Amino acid sequence: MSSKPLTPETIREVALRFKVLAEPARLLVLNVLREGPLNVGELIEETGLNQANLSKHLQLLHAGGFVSRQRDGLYVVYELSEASVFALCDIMCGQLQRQATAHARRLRR
Amino acid sequence: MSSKPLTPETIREVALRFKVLAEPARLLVLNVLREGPLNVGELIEETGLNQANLSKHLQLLHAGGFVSRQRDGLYVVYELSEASVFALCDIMCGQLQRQATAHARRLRR
DNA sequence: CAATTATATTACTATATGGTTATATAGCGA
DNA sequence: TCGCTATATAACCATATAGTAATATAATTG
Repeated sequence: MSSKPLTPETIREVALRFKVLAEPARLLVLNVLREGPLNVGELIEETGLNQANLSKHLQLLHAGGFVSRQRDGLYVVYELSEASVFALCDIMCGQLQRQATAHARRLRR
Repeated sequence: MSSKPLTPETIREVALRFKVLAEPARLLVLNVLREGPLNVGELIEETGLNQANLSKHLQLLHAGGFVSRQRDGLYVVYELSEASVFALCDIMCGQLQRQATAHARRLRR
């Protein structure tokens, strides 16, 4: 379905969105948030990223609309706002798998 | 479905694949190839990219398994090998649209 | 208000990468 | 073999960005 015309402007925006996902640290954050909302301190524990670095990644994820944020007293709680990210990752993993098996098949010959 | 464990290694590989798509020039190439296979000269015309630059992008797309390549005499013909890229783009565009409408709604209030 | 805690931001460094020009390689025909 | 054309690669520069340490801001409590 869909397949909009893909103007240069749209292409640029889509590329920007892919860029947000093109970083292991950010994928890790999204993956951790899959279990449920977490505040920054909890995210530091779960991801092992340091505070400043994590904060920067969170700003990017938030700017891209991938997570939403809500202050709760001293804490800021982040939550997935785009479950569709995991559809994307699943497709990517599917590609990886197909290529891996294709590669294996190639070797087997 | 699926939702494999997402090891750090998998996360890194998925990020790498997203990185290939995180570039307007490469999305443009893929979009042009959607119409059918083209050789490099034709891709230069269609995309407006210069020869060396396009060639580098093509190497990345090929390394990522997004396109396949076949020599035909003097020419090298590139072809989409992963139609699933457009499922990805469609999801991204869907996100863009949802965010745009959400933004519009927010303004309207 | 002062002290404390949680988060965001700034400033900086190091690295990666896109674009360009020049050069190299590959395949074709004479 | 020698040109000629198509494509790939190398070398370079400029820019973007991830990581880090230090600092700033925000909210809470006393």
